[in-house]
Amino acid sequence: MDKKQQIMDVAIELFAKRGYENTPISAICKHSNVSKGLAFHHFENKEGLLREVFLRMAQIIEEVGDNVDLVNEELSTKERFVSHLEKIFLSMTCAEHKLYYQFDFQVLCQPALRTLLKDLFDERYQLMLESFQSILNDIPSADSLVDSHMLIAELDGIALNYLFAEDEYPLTKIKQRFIKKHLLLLGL
Amino acid sequence: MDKKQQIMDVAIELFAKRGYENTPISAICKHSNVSKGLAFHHFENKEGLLREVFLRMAQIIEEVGDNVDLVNEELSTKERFVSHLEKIFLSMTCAEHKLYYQFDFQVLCQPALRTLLKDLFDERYQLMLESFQSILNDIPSADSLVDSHMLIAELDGIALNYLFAEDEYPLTKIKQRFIKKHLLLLGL
DNA sequence: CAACTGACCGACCGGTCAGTCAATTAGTGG
DNA sequence: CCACTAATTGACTGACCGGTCGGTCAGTTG
Repeated sequence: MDKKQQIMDVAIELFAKRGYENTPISAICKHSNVSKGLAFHHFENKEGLLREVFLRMAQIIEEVGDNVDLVNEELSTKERFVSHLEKIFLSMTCAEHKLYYQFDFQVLCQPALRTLLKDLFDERYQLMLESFQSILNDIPSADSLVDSHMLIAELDGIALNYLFAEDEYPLTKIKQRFIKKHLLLLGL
Repeated sequence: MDKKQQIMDVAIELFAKRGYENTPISAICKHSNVSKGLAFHHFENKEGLLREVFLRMAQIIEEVGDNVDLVNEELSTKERFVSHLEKIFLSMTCAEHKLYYQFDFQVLCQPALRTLLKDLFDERYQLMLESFQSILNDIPSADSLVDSHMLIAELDGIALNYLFAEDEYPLTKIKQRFIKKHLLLLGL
């Protein structure tokens, strides 16, 4: 029964559901059956908890991607591109991660929090950019840098709209049109 | 010197810069040289202020669009489509509105605030959807509903990345590739 | 002028929240 | 069984914040 882990698990959930500012430490403690003193024993302060929680969350999400990456040997550029996109769409639909992504956007859009975690965001964006560029570099008709920025932004937007739509969202159909559209643009 | 207006102007700015939860009424009062009593005289409570501020903001932003709409008579479908997209990209780059858009995303991604303003968001989304559909309906190769959802989402994502990127973002280049891509998809 | 209105003020209150700390308990090696 | 450390508790503090309230005053209206 690792209390620290317990605290973080509850924190992720409550931060995502209620928002960081609206989640008092006391609520996290209550839900994880832990005293407030212990929470501050394990984490320097609320911001420290946020940082650790955010790191853990990013780590959990990335595990999905890692499993798929193994297949990506010996494929054509087109196949690699499509599989990369499919992978991203897949990770969106993973129900248990929905909360995590919602929290991610929440932090992204809140100036105070964003600043706090800027380094982590920048690092992730850079990784994302490079992974797209490494594929698009093989395609002459692509503007590898601009198109990578564009792809990231568009996928962000689709995720955002999907995640926060309470009624069902035509994600699968959008995915198909989205991929088709990009293959056309790239002349594949 | 309309104090109520003054309060709202300051509120928009501070909400956008610091976030709603991190902006005490007292700070708004200080910046607009007004007593706390007056703020609560004009607005029922903090949520009431948020709602009015949000409405006003949406109204300011929409004014940009209205000016452009007049030109849209007698154009081909393709031209109407392109001009609609150009209009949206244009409104993004309007520097004075950057704060407003940032605040918009902030509210969108914060469950508590989002719920509070859900009706306003829904209404705006519906309008956006219809305006895209009305164009795409004229294009046989389009899946007017799905493509409209997709366009909105993608534009959201581009705006999001553009607005929160502190270094300069290749928005113009993205716009060009974006439009080109969609014309290809639609066979225009 | 007297009665009335409503914008406006700022002290104040109830409550909440992050963070502290002295005290208790559990665990561990000798 | 003891001594020492790490984990854990929850009462407590002080700052802050949303919201209230009694009251002032400039400007009507009759």
